[in-house]
Amino acid sequence: MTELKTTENEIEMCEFMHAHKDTVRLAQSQMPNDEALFDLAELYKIFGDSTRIKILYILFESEMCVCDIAMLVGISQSAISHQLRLLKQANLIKPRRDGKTVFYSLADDHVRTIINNGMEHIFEGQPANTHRIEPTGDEALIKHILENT
Amino acid sequence: MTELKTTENEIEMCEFMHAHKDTVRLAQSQMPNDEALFDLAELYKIFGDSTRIKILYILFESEMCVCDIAMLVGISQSAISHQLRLLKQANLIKPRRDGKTVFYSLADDHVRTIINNGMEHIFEGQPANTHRIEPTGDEALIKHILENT
DNA sequence: TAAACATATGAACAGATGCTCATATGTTGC
DNA sequence: GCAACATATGAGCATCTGTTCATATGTTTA
Repeated sequence: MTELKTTENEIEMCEFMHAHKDTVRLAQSQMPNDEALFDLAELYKIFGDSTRIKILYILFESEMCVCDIAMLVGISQSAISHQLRLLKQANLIKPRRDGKTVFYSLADDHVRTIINNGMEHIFEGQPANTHRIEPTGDEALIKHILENT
Repeated sequence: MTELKTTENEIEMCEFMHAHKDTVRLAQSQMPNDEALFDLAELYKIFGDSTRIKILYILFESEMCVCDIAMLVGISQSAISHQLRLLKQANLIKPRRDGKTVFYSLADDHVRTIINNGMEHIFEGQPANTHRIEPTGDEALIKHILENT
């Protein structure tokens, strides 16, 4: 930061402010406090992993038990359980125990809203539903699963 | 994953499916393809850092040059520049050069929508605007900045 | 062209993250 | 109680991430 000058108050800054005073003041006044900013980042960290995104998409349709989620996502029960814990801690999903089985479901509709907004950004300008799967090798897996249920 | 049985097809699964066939089929049919899921996770990774969240909030109000953003966020010009690159690559912000200075602004309104939805989730059930800053030590910094502009 | 300023970028490093493996906890039925 | 099943959790490890530092690139003005 050698280009910035240090004042007697140890505050580094540009040679001159490029923005207008009012803009800086406005930007500051509209800025949430640090705790809110931190919490928001923590929330989005949860969405920033494709395993967790898959889990949430699975729960879009219905509640589902841990074992079935693990199978649908295609990773180990342990890994899914770790991820479910993070999702639960973030208040994105909630558990319901029925005997030995624990069913997870979405905690509220914000999850849907948040994910749908993200998809809109990604598919901006493209025709709708481009992101749905076409028949792939997975179909065979699902067929197998259903036939062995 | 010792509790799961391996079939002749090497597909591991629960002893029995807990969900109904139709539910599994529906969950699968509504699942976006892997590329879309990956891209969505990548998008949210960008929002999953408080430095980048701060940058985006600053740009909510107006375009701003790199140097001013660095000052407002309170970290080095180099760190901000690295982060701006990530935000630009994710199509969340766009640059405009004016002489030596580069001004960044939000690329589209999805950024606002996405961040606002996240905040709603965090402040769910709480009175609105709880997340705005109250007067703090930062005020002195801003005052200093404005007086030296 | 040289000097000064504004921004960008590569290397390096500490800390965070997501998986696996082993094992613990909780529940049911015998 | 005990065996079997379903889920949760702690440790360990490889990989990823965000920052700093040094330096490169781009632009303006003398």
